[in-house]
Amino acid sequence: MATELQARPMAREPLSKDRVLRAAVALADGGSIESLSMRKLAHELGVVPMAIYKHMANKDELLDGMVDVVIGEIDPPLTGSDWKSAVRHRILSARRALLRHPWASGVIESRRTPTPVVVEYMDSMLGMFRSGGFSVDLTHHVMHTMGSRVFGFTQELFNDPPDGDPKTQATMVREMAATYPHITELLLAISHDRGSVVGPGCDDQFEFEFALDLLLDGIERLRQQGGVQA
Amino acid sequence: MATELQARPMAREPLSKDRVLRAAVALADGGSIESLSMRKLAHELGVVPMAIYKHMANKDELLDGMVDVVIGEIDPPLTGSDWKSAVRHRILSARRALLRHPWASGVIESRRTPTPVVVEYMDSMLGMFRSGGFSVDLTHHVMHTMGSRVFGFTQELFNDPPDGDPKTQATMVREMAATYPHITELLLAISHDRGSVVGPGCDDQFEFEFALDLLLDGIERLRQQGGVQA
DNA sequence: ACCTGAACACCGTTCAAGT
DNA sequence: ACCTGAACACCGTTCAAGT
Repeated sequence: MATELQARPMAREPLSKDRVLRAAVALADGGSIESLSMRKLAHELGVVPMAIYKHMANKDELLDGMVDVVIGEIDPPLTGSDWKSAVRHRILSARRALLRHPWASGVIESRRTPTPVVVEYMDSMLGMFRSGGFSVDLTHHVMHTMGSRVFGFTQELFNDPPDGDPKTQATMVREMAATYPHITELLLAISHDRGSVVGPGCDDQFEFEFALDLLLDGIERLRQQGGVQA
Repeated sequence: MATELQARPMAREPLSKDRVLRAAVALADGGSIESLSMRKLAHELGVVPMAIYKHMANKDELLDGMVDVVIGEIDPPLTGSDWKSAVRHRILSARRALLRHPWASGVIESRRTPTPVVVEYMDSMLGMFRSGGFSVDLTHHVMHTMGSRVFGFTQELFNDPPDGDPKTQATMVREMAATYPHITELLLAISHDRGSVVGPGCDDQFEFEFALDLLLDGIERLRQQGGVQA
């Protein structure tokens, strides 16, 4: 009987780097990044914490691998179109990947040195500008200007979920108007567009594309002028 | 004797919210944000960890307070100048504050709901656009476009400190050129400007202002056109 | 040789016991 | 009533003991 019970180690698929990564991504997708600990991940995989360290040197390597998974979901560059729409499509594809994995932007930010996968992504992004006729110098500045947008995100400074019933919200608005007149004015304008007292916040996709296009237009103008100094 | 020893509680200045905050900022300035723990902070102040909780509800409140200290160091808005230079000066002042406290950008990012001090800062920034002739709508989009730049920082995606002697660097460059042609090209161009094989990285201040001015120019253009739809 | 439980050195925070 | 040491519920990771 004891033999019977122990004779089924086939039941648990052997651990592998890939299986660890998939479980980690799923765990982070399901909760937040704070819910991802080596111990919980091990538990999820049905192994002892130390078993993970057979496939990952440490937690940093795990996080790097998770970033690589997300970067791997970004569409390859379009070919046969102008630089602007090619870059635009790629960045919006990156954004879709990031939205599927809300924890990813924070983890990307936190990495100190990029993985080869990330470096490859940036190299190909640089290549899109270069083959669009940008000088090396301008390409450099332009990448700095895009910042984290090349990965499909910008620092959303504060995501305040407004709650409470309409009545208390109305008095809150009145109080706020005295202290923060411009913010109140803006909040009311947004809400009016949506027909609610205090709306569900901004249309992030619209704002992302608004800023992206403003940048792309400005960048195209620089390209036509032939560089920075003009 | 024992009375003597215990009779000098005056020696240690009584704890206060302000003193806790100053110690926390100093501790974070000295090391990294990771070196800031409630326990270490208590040790630094010469008190038992729990003593801090008399003045701070928890660590989040501590971090909020630290952000407020940094925001408090930003110059008030210029008066009597056009919107563009007023905004530009304010943002560059914010940047100087952030550079004095390298941990601050990360902490600002991590906050879920802004403190009154932060909201006040954003309100006054909105006010600068409004009195510059921007519509409420355009002000809204423009703030999204600026993103974390209104606080004087952008996500520096990777700060790679290149090290090693020139010889190994030279072979590294050769290997890299095969895999990452565009990055290598760019690195060499930067290094050439500085007269080193692999330079000490980018001129962050230049890049920040380059992007800032590109944005401000694009934004001014929108303002002249009278809004988004034009 | 391999695997893993216990241990180490930390966290933020609660809570009850002592003064 | 006030203060605080011990304890709780976690971490990531090391290490030695057991098979």
